[in-house]
Amino acid sequence: MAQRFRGESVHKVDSKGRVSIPALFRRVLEASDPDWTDGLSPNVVIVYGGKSQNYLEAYTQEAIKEVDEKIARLSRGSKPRRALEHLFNAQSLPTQTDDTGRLVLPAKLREKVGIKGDAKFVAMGDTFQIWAPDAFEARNADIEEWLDEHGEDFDPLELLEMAADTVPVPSAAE
Amino acid sequence: MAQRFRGESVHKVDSKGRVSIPALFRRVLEASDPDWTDGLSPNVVIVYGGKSQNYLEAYTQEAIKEVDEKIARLSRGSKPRRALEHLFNAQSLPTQTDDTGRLVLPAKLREKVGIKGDAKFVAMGDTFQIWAPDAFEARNADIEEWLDEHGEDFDPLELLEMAADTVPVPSAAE
DNA sequence: TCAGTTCCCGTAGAAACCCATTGATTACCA
DNA sequence: TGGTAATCAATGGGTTTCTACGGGAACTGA
Repeated sequence: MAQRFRGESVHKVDSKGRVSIPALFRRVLEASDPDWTDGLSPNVVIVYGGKSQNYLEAYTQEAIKEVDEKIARLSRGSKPRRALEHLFNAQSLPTQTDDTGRLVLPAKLREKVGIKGDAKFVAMGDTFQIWAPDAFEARNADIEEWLDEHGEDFDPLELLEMAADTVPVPSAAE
Repeated sequence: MAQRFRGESVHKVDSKGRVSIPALFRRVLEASDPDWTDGLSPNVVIVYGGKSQNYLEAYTQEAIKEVDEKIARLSRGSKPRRALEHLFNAQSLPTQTDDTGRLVLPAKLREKVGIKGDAKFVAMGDTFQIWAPDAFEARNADIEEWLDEHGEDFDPLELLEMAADTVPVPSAAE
């Protein structure tokens, strides 16, 4: 995994559905697109998912390739494979930024996730998410609450240690 | 595999059985047809299959070539080979788009899969499917239901991790 | 002859492209 | 070291191009 997305910010969505991508995110998209060279617009895949998903998830070329390869390893016709193919191949939109670094979100997608005048960009490692600001607040409150349940003096860093205990999957000869 | 199909959309089918192919799909068809050059109409193979198949599956030139080659590796006269030959050679229709990027679906095919006024196009990696919208909804409900069975806050991404654990299939000398 | 094709042409709306403005940040320079 | 220029990010708007779609006329093959 090359560069990672980091940070969050809010941008205006104009009447044509155009939104500026945070400049830092653009750099990552460019670096993660093998076809990209200076002056071009990097490719992005926007996954909008099924009924219950109320945000958009943007994948770099590298990230979506990794997903594709994982899907390809599942046996053809199996339930998990079909579900994932549907989610990532069908319920997604391949696109690229324009020359000023904006994405165009079609009306359909904006309606699906409730984006009106503003869109919230949130980094998620090798992808980033696009939310309607109020929907994000709600989800966020959810997480804070979950953290609170762990008690007063719980340090989130403990979660990191949990991750370290997990048996690492032997990477498939990369 | 060159370019992959991605996305889904619904298009009108007119009285002559003509349907516009999503523009993005056209680009993939063109890129995957070795005979195609600018200005020409790319070739497609529509597999309609047996009784139980209620959708059409469209193959690029590259994709159908791959299928043909796999079939050719099976021993002549064997049951599996005969079945596959029947499915892909007999129950299929080689065709191409017209100059405005439409396919013509003969009345027979439309009746077989129940397509009336609209057709739903769904990307499936190196092929795409054409459904009657209501039939697709039914199939789709099936998948969503299956996902729901995994419990409230199941994240489909966990399925991807299942894929990662799978022993990678040694790719057939590609 | 007559249904099903194929070819040609026409069009509204959407999407892509090009250009312009503002404000913030950084580079430069005497 | 204060001032000015250059740069870039975020945003807005107009214009052209393309897509999706419809209809008529010619064609074709049993």
